[in-house]
Amino acid sequence: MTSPARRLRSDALRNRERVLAAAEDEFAEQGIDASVSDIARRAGVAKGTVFSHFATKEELIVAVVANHLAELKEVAERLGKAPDPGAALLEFLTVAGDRRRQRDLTFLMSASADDATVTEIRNSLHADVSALVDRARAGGAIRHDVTGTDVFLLICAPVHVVENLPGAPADLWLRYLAIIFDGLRPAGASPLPRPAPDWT
Amino acid sequence: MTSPARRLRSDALRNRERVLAAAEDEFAEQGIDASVSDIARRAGVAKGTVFSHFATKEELIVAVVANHLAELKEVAERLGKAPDPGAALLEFLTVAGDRRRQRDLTFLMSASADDATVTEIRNSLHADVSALVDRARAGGAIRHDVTGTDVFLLICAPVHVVENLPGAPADLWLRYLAIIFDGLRPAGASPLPRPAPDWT
DNA sequence: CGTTAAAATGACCAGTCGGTCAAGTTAAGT
DNA sequence: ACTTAACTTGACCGACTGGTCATTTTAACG
Repeated sequence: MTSPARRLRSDALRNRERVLAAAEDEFAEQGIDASVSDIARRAGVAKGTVFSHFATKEELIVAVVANHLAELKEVAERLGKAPDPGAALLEFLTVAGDRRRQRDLTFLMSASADDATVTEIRNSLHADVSALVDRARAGGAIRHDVTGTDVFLLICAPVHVVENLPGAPADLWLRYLAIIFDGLRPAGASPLPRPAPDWT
Repeated sequence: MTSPARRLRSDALRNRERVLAAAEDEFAEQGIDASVSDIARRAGVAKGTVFSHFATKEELIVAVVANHLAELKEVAERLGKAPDPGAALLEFLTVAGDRRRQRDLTFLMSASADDATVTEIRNSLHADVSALVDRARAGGAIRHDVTGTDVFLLICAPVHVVENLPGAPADLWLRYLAIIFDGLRPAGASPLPRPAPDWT
């Protein structure tokens, strides 16, 4: 959870976390247009309380996104020490995809893309993912012309593919992760038509 | 363009098409929350005129989406007669991706997913894509365990991947189309963990 | 021309939004 | 128990939304 900047009174701290949790749920269900009033009701507080913790809706979004990215970063760090680098990368993509499936917050990410806090955590996660990719490449698990940035960009793709197919089983996205991961493997790789993008 | 239901007066027909074009641009730029007032201003008409052609905003969205899908269907039909089936499938994905890159209307698709007109055109496009995929599979260009529905779902993935990377060159998405298409090829294919979804 | 039905207009409506703030409530230190 | 600063509350504000409709404009036809 994001750290409250100063020492908070006990009720304030409790409400702050309730609001954050409610916001995460509400944004995931209603999209970026979820209203602050609804978030407040869900958290069991008045609207004014929400604005006393987060000055603007934008600030609330930033806090939710920062939480989300920080959780992913923990996973990436843990897997950086796993024995099989290829399996570690695939597991990271599996965990990240599953989080994304449970709560789609990508629209929040683009909404808060310019925020300094979010940028910092995102860069840090990017570095961890790049480390996973470098190890996997060195281990021969993925093709040599694929970079950490490539994989970072591809994280959400498998879930996105399945997002607008209402009747689908919850884990159908694993099928598309497998297809895309096959595209990352060395076997049968064809030359890529464009160079990998730099990060920042 | 979508056909006007009855015979329209000349100014009405002209304004109808202006509104449709303005709506497509405005939605692509502002997202689904683009206001009808803005669309009207962009089309050079009053707000009431928009609502005289499309009773609700929803109806306007449906018309834009239907246009978009119909254009894609023309491309798929044309490529159904191309000599090299593997190249034809790749070209369809290239054209579809490029359209998607120019105007992102996917959020409109999900907004109008339940509409009968949209459903009909979408099913029809799905059939054409499936035909392309079947020919490509028969020609050995793609793996045997990938279906038309798989490819239909994957259409927007390459562009989506790149969407939140602001500084990127416009055609970077071709890199991810190549990676994903490599995942569709027979060489180095690993077994897929989930069965392909049916298309209701 | 003149006539008329079709179409365009924009002020207007009710509802919702993000955000404010004076007044009331409460946790914490003594 | 008393005090006080921290915190919560919800009525309120201006801006904006999708949608309506009485009025005015205009294309089409004789």
